[in-house]
Amino acid sequence: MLQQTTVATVTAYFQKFIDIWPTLTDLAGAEDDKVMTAWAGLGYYARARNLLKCARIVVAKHNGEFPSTEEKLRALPGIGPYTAAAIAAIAFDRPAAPVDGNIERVLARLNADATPPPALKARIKNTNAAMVPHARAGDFAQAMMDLGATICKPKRPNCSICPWHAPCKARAQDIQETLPQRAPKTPKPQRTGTVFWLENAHKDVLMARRPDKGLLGGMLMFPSQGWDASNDTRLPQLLPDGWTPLTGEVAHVFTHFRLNLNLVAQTAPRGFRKPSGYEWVNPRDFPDRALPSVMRKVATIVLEESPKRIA
DNA sequence: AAAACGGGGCT
DNA sequence: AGCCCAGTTTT
Repeated sequence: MLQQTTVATVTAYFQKFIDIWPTLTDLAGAEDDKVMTAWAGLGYYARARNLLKCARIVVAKHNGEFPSTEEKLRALPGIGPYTAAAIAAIAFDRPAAPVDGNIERVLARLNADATPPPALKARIKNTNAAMVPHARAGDFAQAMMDLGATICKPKRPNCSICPWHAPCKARAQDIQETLPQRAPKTPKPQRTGTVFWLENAHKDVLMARRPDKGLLGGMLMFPSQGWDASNDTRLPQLLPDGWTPLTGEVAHVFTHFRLNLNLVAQTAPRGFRKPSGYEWVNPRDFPDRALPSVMRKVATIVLEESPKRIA
């Protein structure tokens, strides 16, 4: 959960997961959709699918116990170099050297290492490995992560209270804020699309399940067109007429593009039958379904604009 | 090596 | 309006 996501954002999700699935076996036995629903809003949905796959593999092939070596951990879905080293060090007290964003920043500054990414990661890994103590490697890793999170911050690091004030080469040259070097940011293209809000007589709304792979994989969406070429739905072709535009729009920012969505709505005409691959979902159930944030934004706008639609 | 992959908290 | 987050997988 914490991969590329702040503790502040994760905490509530972590608690919810632990409440619903207290043990690894519980999680391994969960339905896919229940896990996606619990993950909804956290983003990077491949993590949720990988977490579930991982739990099932550990239960089925490792007797329900996580392996303790980096190599075997690394082989599990969703566990990359960082997580494998972090589990080995923190859970099994192995002398592993995880490198997250915090540790990369702390050590790049400590050594005034101006290597640009992605080569920096490998250099820091070596630097870190040479520093890892034989005992309590997990505490060492967590101490460095906390140092990075609370003192050696990306902006305005609080060098005056830093325990590594004296040996820090970046501070000595007053270049700490320039390190680590960052990849040049690429501009985000703007995409535009249309969302089709179709209600039936029960005020249920037509939704579709996205394929497991790719953007918002495994999540529910309203039929839409124009912004996600590989996953355009068939609804607008099936029902080309009768759509009423709404005044509200939805703006959303993804990792690699910005999205503006226009909204249109209608009540399903007499004789309309739900095509295969779609399902009717009542808005009162939205909180308990796997809607990603962008689709929750859509629902909020439509329901606010048309109060009568609320069941 | 580079791109894909979300969303929110904080400045 | 950016920056960045306890990165991994796919291309």
